[in-house]
Amino acid sequence: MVRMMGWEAPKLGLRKGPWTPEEDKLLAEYVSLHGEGRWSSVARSTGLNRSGKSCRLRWVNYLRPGLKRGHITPQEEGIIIELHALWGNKWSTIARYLPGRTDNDIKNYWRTHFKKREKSSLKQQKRKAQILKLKLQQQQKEKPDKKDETKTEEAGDHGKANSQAVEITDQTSQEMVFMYPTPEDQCLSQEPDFYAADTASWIDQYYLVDEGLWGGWWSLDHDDQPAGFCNKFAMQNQENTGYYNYFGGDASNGGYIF
DNA sequence: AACCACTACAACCGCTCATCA
DNA sequence: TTGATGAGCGGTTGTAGTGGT
Repeated sequence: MVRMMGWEAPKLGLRKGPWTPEEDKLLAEYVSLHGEGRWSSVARSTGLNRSGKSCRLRWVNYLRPGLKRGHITPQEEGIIIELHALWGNKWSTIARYLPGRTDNDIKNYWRTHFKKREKSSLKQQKRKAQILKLKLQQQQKEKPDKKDETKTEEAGDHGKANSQAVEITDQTSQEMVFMYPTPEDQCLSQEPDFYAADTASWIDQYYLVDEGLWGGWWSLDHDDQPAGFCNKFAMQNQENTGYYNYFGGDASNGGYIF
């Protein structure tokens, strides 16, 4: 006997809640005979006491042949991250590039894995900003001898740059909300560069480069990255993918690279 | 062993869009 | 042109399973 798991009472006699193996069998038989579509007639034809909507969902998310079960692989995760950056919550669009995965799978995965990071990364950004601010202050203190030499300069560009750096850092710490680990995080933590290495293979595999994939990558709120970081990252990808030329340019612009 | 927090997954709901009479 | 209907999509909710304390 199947528990009803707290689903609300069925309206108009239609069954709700978990599907039984018998129902699955009826639905699968119907689809094999008539093909996908005309979901509203499934109930009439098969005697299933389910709405057409429910039948479609069950087929698409569970019964359809070729569906993958089990955990999302790191490669698939890379695709999800990149495509979400491009298209946002267009789960069905993203799912088209992940054979065997449904929009529901991806939606669930994103929700459980990245929504929580959104919260924690905000804290992380504030912490980083704090550290950077302290470092800058320390650097300023450690240059008292140069202070006299550059007194006039300090009033000019250099001094401005330093104070601006602190100011921008404060601002971005409050405004930036990353939904997943940024490439900057990867660089700072010295962890293996998953993004640079793994994404290369799946780009080749799915031929998405022409869709501006790397443009999407660089549009991930990274326009505040230091030029050095961008160069490093672009060069890594040149080695791994050979697509450096595709970026078409100067990584030192600190942001969008097309 | 019991409790709690978290993740994975299944399924529903409301809304929008496309099609057709 | 418009209204009805079906299909699809994104958001949300609820339960089972699992691991940590």
